[in-house]
Amino acid sequence: MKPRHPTLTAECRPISELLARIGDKWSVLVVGLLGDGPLRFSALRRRIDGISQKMLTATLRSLERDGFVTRTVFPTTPPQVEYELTDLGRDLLVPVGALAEWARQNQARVDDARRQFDRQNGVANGRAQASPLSAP
Amino acid sequence: MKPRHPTLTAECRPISELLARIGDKWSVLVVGLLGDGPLRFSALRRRIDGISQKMLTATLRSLERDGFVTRTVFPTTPPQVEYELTDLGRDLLVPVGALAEWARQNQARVDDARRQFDRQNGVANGRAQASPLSAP
DNA sequence: CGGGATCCCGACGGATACTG
DNA sequence: CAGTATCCGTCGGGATCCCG
Repeated sequence: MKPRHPTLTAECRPISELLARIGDKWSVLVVGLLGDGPLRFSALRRRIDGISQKMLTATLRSLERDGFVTRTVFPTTPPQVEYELTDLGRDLLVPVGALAEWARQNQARVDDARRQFDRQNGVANGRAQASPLSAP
Repeated sequence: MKPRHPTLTAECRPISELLARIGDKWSVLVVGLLGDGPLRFSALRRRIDGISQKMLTATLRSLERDGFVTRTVFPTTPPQVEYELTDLGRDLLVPVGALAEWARQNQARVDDARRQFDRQNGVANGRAQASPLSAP
């Protein structure tokens, strides 16, 4: 079994690191929203239903740290803070958008496979029994 | 359960669900390795440095459940189990490969941005201070 | 050899409450 | 408005033992 693509393992480490950065619960959502243009903190908060202000802050800090987002403070009263994608962030949006498109077009296939798997094994819930993986 | 509102989610929810499935620590690595051809359990274990047998099992179960991987048992002694990508899995490899390629070409830009951010703020570690996000 | 069962810990992430 | 600080539950995931 010789790898026909010798660079595959070399390709997988960067992707793992990238997933460690933006593979969390909210980063991609935020980047996707900012893809339409700059938004203020509350605007993001309102658009992302279910996110806590703590996680939104942390997510934005992380994205800013990795150079995907800029943070601009307007010293008005009350203060305004605007977040905007950098060039790097907009670049990232391309492959992420492709993945999103794939997900949109193939989610039915994945769901079908999952239902079939769950039917063949006696699973009460929608979750693999002895598996700590996968999300609801 | 989390009540999702249809605000933004039309475009971004599929990608979030996909990330919830393959965005974990090992799934993409396994899929990437299987892209070269079927592999046995121990072969995967040996190739993925640092993975525990529990997580490899769980990852493979999850991938099998979602229809990305097939599991074939050969009733030999000792038993052999081979894992192979399905058509869906190979399809997934395309956008994931694109993302991996992006990560490979842009990791320097991300690292530079991160170092600059950490220098501007007084950060002792390589980690954002008040942020629970980002990886070691 | 492949993988199930358990124990355990630290990180992720939600819910307030407080500040400038 | 835009955070920061604190408490706390959940769960990903590593280590270990055991079984067909």
